[in-house]
Amino acid sequence: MRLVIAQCSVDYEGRLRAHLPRATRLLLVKADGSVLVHSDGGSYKPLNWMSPPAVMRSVEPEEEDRTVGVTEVWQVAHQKSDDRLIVRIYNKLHDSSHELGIDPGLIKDGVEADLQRLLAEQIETLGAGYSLVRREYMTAIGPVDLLARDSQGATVAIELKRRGDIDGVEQLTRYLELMNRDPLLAPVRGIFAAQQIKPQARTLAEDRGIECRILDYDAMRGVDDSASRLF
Amino acid sequence: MRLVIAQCSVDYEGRLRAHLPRATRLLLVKADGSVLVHSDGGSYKPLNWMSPPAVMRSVEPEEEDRTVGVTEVWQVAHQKSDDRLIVRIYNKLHDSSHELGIDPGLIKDGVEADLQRLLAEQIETLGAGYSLVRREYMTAIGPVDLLARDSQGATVAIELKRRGDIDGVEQLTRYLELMNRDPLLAPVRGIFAAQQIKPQARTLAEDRGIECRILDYDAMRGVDDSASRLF
DNA sequence: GTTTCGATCTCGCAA
DNA sequence: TTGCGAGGTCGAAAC
Repeated sequence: MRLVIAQCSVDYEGRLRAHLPRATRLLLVKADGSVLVHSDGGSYKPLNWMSPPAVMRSVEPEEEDRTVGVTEVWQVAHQKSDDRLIVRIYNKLHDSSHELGIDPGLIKDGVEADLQRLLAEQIETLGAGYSLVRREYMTAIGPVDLLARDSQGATVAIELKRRGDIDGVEQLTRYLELMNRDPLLAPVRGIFAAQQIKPQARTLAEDRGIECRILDYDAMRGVDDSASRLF
Repeated sequence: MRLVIAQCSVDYEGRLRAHLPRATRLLLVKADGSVLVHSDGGSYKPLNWMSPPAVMRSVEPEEEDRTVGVTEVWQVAHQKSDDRLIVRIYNKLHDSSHELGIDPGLIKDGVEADLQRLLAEQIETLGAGYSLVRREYMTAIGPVDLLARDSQGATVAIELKRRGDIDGVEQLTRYLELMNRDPLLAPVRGIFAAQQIKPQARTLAEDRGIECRILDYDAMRGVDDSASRLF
């Protein structure tokens, strides 16, 4: 990994075109040839970048650039597409290289899969007498997150999201349409369950007779005793 | 901006929990208190991070950590939520700080908004006699990108994407369904226009009687004389 | 402020 | 390889 702090201007041409005027920034060159251009603010997204795999060539500036103070030009090219990034360097304030080795990677907890596991174990949160049929119930067009029966024995398809928006309602609608054609399952009701549901999604869901439910992940995790065993 | 290369382990707790085992990484601390943890590969997304605004405190390791070689602990806390990031540092290979100043920011060209503006100005690309009714035509479920009339005076709803996939077709279908219930507009045809259309999206669109059109952004930009004024 | 939607999205998984 | 869905999405524009 190479770290350079320098005054530079940057141009990207590929899926779009983008330009960064001259300013002091961090240039980060990774072992796979990818390049990140960071300013001293904003979030984790660089101002400009080149994805791996890429190759970086440092070349002499052309006459026109040299006369305005450019000392070095980086031509960064993507290996598979014709995306390219041109970095014009005026003056370098820092330049160092470091050996890092490969990374063991990140371990996560609390994503949709965890919500699904918890709700499957605590299916009665949806209503007294509910029982789980199975998780990831397979249909011709994809898996329904949870399939359950209510206290009357009627089939209920549950679509789970961390954040419920209109796409999730469409997805559940397709499943319900398909499942209601199956005489062994019909009639099937739908429940759209999420930690948060957007107003437009709620409107669309309720217009289609789909029940909306807000889930409290912390409360559900509190009930689950395996949470304390994670780390 | 502070750059540290160090052996470290990292724990995040907030909207989820995540853990990084001990390894050598780049730790980047920005002026706004945000912290990025990068390995020497992958794309621009850090392995772990804290978004601004945040505050970073360096503290002495506790007894338990010190005995396993931890020399320093960074406690990074978000200012508005209770997200926190704990970095345990074993040994530092590099540590430097740099003044960067504020960044003038990125100038972009070629995103969906540009496509929309160009197609609105060149609506006859879609067919002789087409005229624009308006951009961002509002409906109860959201705005239609472009509303036009064809040479016969019939209403045409246009959905614009840079890359056309199945979601865009679903979106246009919803608009068409709604607009065709409005006697002042009906009948409304649909056009799905994009720089690139995925085969599955094309099949679905044509199955629903929606016309597919590939847009040549470079050609459209060539017609537009404002393109030369961008940089 | 909040909400909505595009993104050079990135990332992971499964068919 | 490609497609699909999630994301600690990020970011900007509209309301």
